[in-house]
Amino acid sequence: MMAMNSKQPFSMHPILQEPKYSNLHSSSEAMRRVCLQAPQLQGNIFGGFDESLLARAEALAAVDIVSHGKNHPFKPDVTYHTMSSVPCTSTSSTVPISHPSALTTHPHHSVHQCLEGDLLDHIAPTLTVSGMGTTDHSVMSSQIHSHHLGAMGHLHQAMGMGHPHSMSSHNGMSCLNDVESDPRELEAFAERFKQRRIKLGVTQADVGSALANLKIPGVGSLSQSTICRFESLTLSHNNMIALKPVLQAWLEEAEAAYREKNAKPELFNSSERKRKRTSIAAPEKRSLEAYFSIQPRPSSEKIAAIAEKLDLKKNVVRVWFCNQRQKQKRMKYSAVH
DNA sequence: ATGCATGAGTT
DNA sequence: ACTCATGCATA
Repeated sequence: MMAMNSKQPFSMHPILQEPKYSNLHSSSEAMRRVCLQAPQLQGNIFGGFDESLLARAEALAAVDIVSHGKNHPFKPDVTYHTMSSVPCTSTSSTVPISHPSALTTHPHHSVHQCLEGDLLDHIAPTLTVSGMGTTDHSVMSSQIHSHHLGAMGHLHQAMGMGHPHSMSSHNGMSCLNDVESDPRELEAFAERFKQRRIKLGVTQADVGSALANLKIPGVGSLSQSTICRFESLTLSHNNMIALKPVLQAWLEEAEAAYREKNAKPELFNSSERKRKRTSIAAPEKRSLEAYFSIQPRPSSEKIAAIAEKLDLKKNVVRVWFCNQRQKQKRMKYSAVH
């Protein structure tokens, strides 16, 4: 009776609060902020307000909108949102696998973003999102084994358990800090995995569910989404590395079971589903993308401004930016060998 | 396959 | 308020 609607972060109305704190984060965070803010400050001083930013973004977005005009029949978000926090526990009750560990703290790649800031005046040239992604992963990989081991702890146990016959051609020990895994190898594994999975006649969802049957400590089930993302390499490098041993373990077990015509991974029915997905209309999305190209990390105030301008809820905008940043960071091994 | 969202852990 | 790993809902 108490925790039914445990959280409702967003309100149904536009909100008007102004979190006016300019927190300086530490080290590189701070630096990044400074870099990012420089351009817009000028905007404030000379231009007059954030309006300049908004205007530029709009101009950018406008390039596309010609055919549509500015008409948005309805606002795509305001009404939805069912917020039912039904855990739908089938087997996925407990902890998933990884934990966050990972991670690293501060991306040192602020350079790019600063550059983007500078591009404010001639915007367009950098609409390519792939550039950052590639540079990113090198940073990430170094961070992976360089620090934080505490949280990674139980992840290691999972990783250690499941890989009987990996191709450890390292004659000696290969179980210490070998989180190095080349992008190349991961890519290859993902491909093999998918291939063999299909051969077994198992769906991505099946795999996700079956994972819980492996009884690997700390490893529960995963969703179809995650399996899909693993196969298509659209997860973070760390995430890929964490999941690989688990999926490898499943694959081996599944193939073994298959050979002896035994049981297959169990499947089960899914439970109720409720949540409604917000859909951001194309014009609004274009604007958001334009803003993002100028400022990937808008302040709370700016987010509010954008939200109001596009007639979207502030939280929707905030989440959109978060997701966008996450996308940019996704690994995309292209050719690092 | 992907868009929008939640939650745990950080900063 | 952010980052990350994940997931539900949906195209």
